[in-house]
Parts: sequence; structure tokens; C-alpha cells
Amino acid sequence: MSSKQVNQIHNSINRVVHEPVRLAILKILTSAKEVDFNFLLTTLGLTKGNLATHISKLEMAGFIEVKKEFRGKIPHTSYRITRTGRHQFQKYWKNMKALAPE
Amino acid sequence: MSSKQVNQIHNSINRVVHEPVRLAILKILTSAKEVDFNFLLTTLGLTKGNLATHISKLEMAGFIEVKKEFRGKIPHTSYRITRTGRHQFQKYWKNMKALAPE
DNA sequence: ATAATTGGTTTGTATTAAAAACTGGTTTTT
DNA sequence: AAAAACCAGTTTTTAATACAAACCAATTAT
Repeated sequence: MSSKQVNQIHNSINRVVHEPVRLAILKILTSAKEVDFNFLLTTLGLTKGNLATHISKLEMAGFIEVKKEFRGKIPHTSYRITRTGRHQFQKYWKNMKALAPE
Repeated sequence: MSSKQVNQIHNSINRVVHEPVRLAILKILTSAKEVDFNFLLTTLGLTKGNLATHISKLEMAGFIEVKKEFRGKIPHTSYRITRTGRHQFQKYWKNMKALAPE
């Protein structure tokens, strides 16, 4: 008779959310209704390529919405968190707390 | 005049601690005084190789202490958290909270 | 004797975070 | 009017690493 694994909390941690840069992005997006590429770039102090890849991951996971428009002649990209994103962010923290001290 | 980056919390996140499996190990080690390889193996449901590499990382970072002994003729390895480990675990969570909702 | 188990370590692979290089334009300088 | 510099990103490359598979050495069971 084999016994079951009961304490595998680490498996409940969503890797898309878990990455620190993406956590920071999601945190920002939960309090601002909308932010743009350059705001994130300067606020987080990332390279453009790095930011772009993190953004893609969040978009592909359905956690953020991307809006592309022209401001005059210049392209402008901005982001919002989706309902799913907000939900998963909450859920992530709920799971993480099981790994916190106390 | 260039402005400074103020919101780079993600850089404060210690990657050695941040990995979910290692978080789980550290969590366990903060409440038990000492645990052994097999306890972690079955509790966490990992492969031996995977556990061994996580253990190494924690040891190299000075976060855990490894004790190797013979129990009769059988080798036995057990682990404790170090003062540094405990401290870094606390610090990690302090930093992480800056990325949490609310 | 041989097979299975224990207690690990070493090696290989696939993913991915991060930076560099590139693209398609626009604005500024000369 | 060209060229240089800049803007707003995307695509490509690289280096690190989580994870599993394979291995190893000794012990216990058949």
C-alpha cells in the first residue's frame, strides 16, 4: 500500500505569475486601470526586449489585454489586467501563503 | 537630468529562495529542527535527482546544513536550516509582500 | 547467487529570463 | 534633402537552471 503525497504545495504555484518581473507588472496593473509600455519600462528598469517577452507571456496566458493605437503618428501600446489575470493573481497569493513563515 | 528607477522590487527577490520547491523545503525546515532526504523526497513528491540539486543550491548558499552519518551500515543524510537561511527566508517574504495585492 | 531496495550523485535535456540585435518608422540636425 | 539620431517595440541569441533519467555502490531479501 503506497502512501499519498500530501504536501506538494509547490506544484500549486503558477509559474506565469511567479516570475518577479511579472508579479511586479500584475501588481501595478491591479491598481492602475491602464499603463503603457514606457511606463513599465522606466518604472521597472528593464530592457525593452525583456519587458516585451514578459508582456507576451502574460498576454498568452490571458492575464492582460493589449491595446495598440496611434497617438498622432506614433504607435502606442497599453495594457490592462483581465478578469482572469486578477483572479489568478489572487489565487497565486492564496497558494503562496502556504509557503510563508509562521 | 536623468530620473531614478524607484520601483524595482523584483530585483530584491532572492532567486535561491524564490523557487517553489526550495520555498517548501525552507518552510519545512523552519518548523522541524531536522529532516532527512527521504522525508523530503516523499513529502514533496520529487525525484531524487531533483531534490539533490535543490539541496545543493541551498547548501551552497549557506541556507542549510547537511549532516551525513551512518545508521548502522546505511548512509543517512539530514538537513537543518542555518541562521542565515532562516534570516534570508524572512527577508524574502518581507520583500515579496511588496508585490502582494492590497 | 541474484534480484530488489536504499540512498543518493552525475549527466542530459528542455525551458526560459535576459540582453542584443533588428525593424519600421519619425524627428532632428546639418 | 540627406543623414543621423531617436522612438516604440519585436525577434533572435545566449546563458542559466529545473527536472528527470541513468547510474552507482552498498545492503537486504529470495
